[in-house]
Amino acid sequence: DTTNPLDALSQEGLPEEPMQQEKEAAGSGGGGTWEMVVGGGRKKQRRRKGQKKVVEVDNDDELDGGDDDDDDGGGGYERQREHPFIVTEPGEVARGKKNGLDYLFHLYEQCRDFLIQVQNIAKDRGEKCPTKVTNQVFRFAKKAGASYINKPKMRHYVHCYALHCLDQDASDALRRAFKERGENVGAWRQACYKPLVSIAARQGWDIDAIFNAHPRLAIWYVPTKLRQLCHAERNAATAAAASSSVSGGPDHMGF
Amino acid sequence: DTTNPLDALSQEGLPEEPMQQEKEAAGSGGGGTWEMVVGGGRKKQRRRKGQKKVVEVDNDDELDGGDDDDDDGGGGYERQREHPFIVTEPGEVARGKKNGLDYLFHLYEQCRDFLIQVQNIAKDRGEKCPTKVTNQVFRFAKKAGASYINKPKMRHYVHCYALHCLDQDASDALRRAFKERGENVGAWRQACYKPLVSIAARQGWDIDAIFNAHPRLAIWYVPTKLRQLCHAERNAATAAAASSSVSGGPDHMGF
DNA sequence: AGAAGGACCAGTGGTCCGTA
DNA sequence: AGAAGGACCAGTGGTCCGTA
Repeated sequence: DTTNPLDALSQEGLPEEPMQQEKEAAGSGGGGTWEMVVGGGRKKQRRRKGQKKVVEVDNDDELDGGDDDDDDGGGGYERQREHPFIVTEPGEVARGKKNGLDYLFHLYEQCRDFLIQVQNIAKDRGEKCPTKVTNQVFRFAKKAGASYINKPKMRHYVHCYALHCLDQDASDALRRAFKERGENVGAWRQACYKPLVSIAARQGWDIDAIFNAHPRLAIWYVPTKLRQLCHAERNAATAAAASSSVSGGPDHMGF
Repeated sequence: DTTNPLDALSQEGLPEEPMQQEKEAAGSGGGGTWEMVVGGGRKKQRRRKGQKKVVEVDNDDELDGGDDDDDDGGGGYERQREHPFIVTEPGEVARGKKNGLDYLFHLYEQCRDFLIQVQNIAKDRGEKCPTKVTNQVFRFAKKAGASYINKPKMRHYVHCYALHCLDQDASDALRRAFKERGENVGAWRQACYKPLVSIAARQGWDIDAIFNAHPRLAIWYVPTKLRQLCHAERNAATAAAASSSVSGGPDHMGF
């Protein structure tokens, strides 16, 4: 609520020291970055240095190549937020200060890797072994250097990843359509619910069973909203069937 | 810490009003009591009235038959603790102010019934559906009138129930042996660990898999101590195998 | 405005320890 | 003493809302 630039400046540059005196050893050290995966070789592990907001200058859409974006300048404080997602087609790398949807889905695969590591450690120690991506896994990921992974983000897009897993063709088509129309990520995210509900409809409405049947999806909690949508739609479908049976349908339900 | 009888008396008779303004309807209403199950027809649903501790008179081992034990006198306050367990043989009903082990195991079956009810309600509402006996299930049991079911007790004896499920013959033999020897419940409970560890040894040490493979056991969390014992014993067995392999065993492990 | 994520909160698993 | 269980506590799932 302070609007004085000097006051704003005075709040900059607080280094966010991660506590290293933790019990668990770091493990893999963060693994390959997205650029290593897709072969671009830039970006990621971002924690750009303290470009004060009051002197923010780069809002240009620099088209790759330069490293003016993510160099650390040697100081290395003031961890930056991840670039926001934009709707990209399959295979498309986001340009400018954006991340694409292949990268988003890759984060889910990374979480799976971290879960597997946590599971192996737990088995080794004879401790109880998580079957889902839990707080413990997010903590492990952070300690392993994957500071760009966090729970609210991963939970936010779980159903988008679910569609990608369960019907890649439909997921790809949706991405192309929403990119074409210039929709933002929020709109695309909302649109991912409907095809999932349709899949559930075809499989007896049991969204938990659908998640659990897919090895990469089974480790994610079913999002509350998706569960609610499936439930509401099932009730609507049941009511429709019942009312149609009153007017002579073959599937009579009692009244 | 007050030793004045009048002070003690002044703390008696506080009726423990259960909150009825809850969301969930009560359901089955507590179901058959143990006596109904075994045909005795007395006891249970105990909440004997306010026999002040300062005027406690009955420590006789009244041998059933009388109803001087559990009559309510009309007032019906001061919920009493459950009678302690004693080691009984299979089929034996405990006499006096005691409960037997068949009754103990029956409580686990009751919890399973309550879980199934909670699951059915959850499925009906499209809410997430517990696979284990959770706090929610204990709360439901209490609301359904099964006030004698509580989490610390059920967790305390889980591994005893596990042995009963996984090797009834061994469980029965252990009960007979400990009854014969006049051991108390705590000793019997401790003794239940060892045969379970042996079962785990025969099945690759995966106590979670053993629980999960048994339909009535799968709904219970593996007790921490049992998990630890299996782990320790596995390491001991592995170390023994390794050291024996040094002296020429066929199962060489590297050093 | 759209979006990322620190941080909060109600209810969990786990069991200790004051009680009888 | 042996045992039952109220009640506490650290860490969870879930997501809001102050932030950029």
